[in-house]
Amino acid sequence: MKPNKYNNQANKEAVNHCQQCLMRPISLFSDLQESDFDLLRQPINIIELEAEEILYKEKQVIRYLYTVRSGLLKQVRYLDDGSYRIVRLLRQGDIAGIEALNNTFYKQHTLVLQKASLCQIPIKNIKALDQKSTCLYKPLMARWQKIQQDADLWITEFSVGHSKKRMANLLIYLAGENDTDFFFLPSREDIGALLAIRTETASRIIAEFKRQGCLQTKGNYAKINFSKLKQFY
Amino acid sequence: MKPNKYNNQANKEAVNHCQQCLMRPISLFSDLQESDFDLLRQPINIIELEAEEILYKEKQVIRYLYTVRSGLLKQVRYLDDGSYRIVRLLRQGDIAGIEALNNTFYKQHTLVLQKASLCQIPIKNIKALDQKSTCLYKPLMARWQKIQQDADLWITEFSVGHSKKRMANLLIYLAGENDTDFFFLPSREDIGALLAIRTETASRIIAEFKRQGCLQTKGNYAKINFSKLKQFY
DNA sequence: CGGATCGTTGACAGGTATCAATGCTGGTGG
DNA sequence: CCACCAGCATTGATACCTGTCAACGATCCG
Repeated sequence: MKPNKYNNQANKEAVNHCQQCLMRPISLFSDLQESDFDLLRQPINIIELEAEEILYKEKQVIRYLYTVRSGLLKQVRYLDDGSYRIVRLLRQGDIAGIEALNNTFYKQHTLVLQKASLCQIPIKNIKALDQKSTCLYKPLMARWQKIQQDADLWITEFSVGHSKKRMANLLIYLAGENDTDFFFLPSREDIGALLAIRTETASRIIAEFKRQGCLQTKGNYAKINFSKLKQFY
Repeated sequence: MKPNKYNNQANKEAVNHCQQCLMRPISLFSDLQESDFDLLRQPINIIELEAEEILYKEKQVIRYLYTVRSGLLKQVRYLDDGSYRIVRLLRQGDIAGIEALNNTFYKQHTLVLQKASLCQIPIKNIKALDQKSTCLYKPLMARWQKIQQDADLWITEFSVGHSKKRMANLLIYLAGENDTDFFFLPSREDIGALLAIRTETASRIIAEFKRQGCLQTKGNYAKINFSKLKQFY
């Protein structure tokens, strides 16, 4: 998958920009020293992907690791019957392809849900850094742990109990900190894949939440009424 | 939680034994150099826990990290309604308390399912090693990745679809590589907590599998008939 | 021999999947 | 500009599955 089509004007300048980047505090490079930046030989591009685009596929050779600057991505696993389950969502600060350091191939399919901007970091850079410096150690460990915690959340909040409760949990998760704003609401099919329910069931619950005034939608975006949602929570 | 009651005859000798330990290739210490072993100042005990015993609780201060030598442990999260869900199983080679390097407190409750033997590694040792050497880096990264992969498995195999299919997946998982041997079969309640179903449902399915000849039980142990189980798989 | 705990089974209610039809919306091409 | 189409969302009817409540059996232990 060559990213020719993407916003590919990366250059030496782009690399240096990492030092001043607004994302840096929440990026993998938070602990880099000035000298470490010299190890970033390959250009680090910023790529923009539209909804539905594939970032990478499972078993594809790992060339890049990505930091999510904005947008929303899903990591999916396909089931025997051809359907799929979303096993993880990636948001600002999350990393796609973190398995790069241990593996040659990506472990999940990763696709864009909501128009996303990502830092595309060549795996060569990461490996060079990793061999010469310990600056990636802490940030990586923190990411891994977040992955574990998110997984626990998934298993307990999105996979157990009545589907209305799961949906309420998901909406609150999607709303994030600012639960008064509109947030991206995935398609019914994706919601089904998130919560392990059918699209029809997802649709029914969304519809009921709207009737009850817990939820307001505008295209692919939604806003929750937190206090009214509590009855299902 | 002081481990006085446990097999606590650890001593300098026990530490040195790590170098020759049969578990070492699959332990965190696989990459240690001879000199690194000098950093293991605190004694490393081997502890034996019976079923139902608590290894540690969530939010407890982290003092030790554990490598599973044998047996089976569960990591659980309690839900609002007082019930619990098992989010992870730990088997030989797995680590309990891997969050030790990033955190002061344990993140999950961890309990013994099947009588277990564990290496109890003082967190001081780990931190000393971690500061002076990079020998823990690779093994830790590999563990984290296994955790992620197991989580994906959990989400896709144990949380989606009909409960018979989930049960079949679980039995195959529990059987491990040697699917012709008897393996530990958790209580119906724990199976319920593994698969997000009620104990009664778990019981019914187990009973049906037995009637169909897919499954044979002997106390807390079971053996599967792989080919007959496939119809549900 | 109780008593406690766990597993099994039954009856029934409620929830979700399934199948099918219809509405809605955004994009395309005439 | 509008008609049409494709894809997604919604809704209904029904069957199936699982949860719930309850009773009973099995096993272990004091």
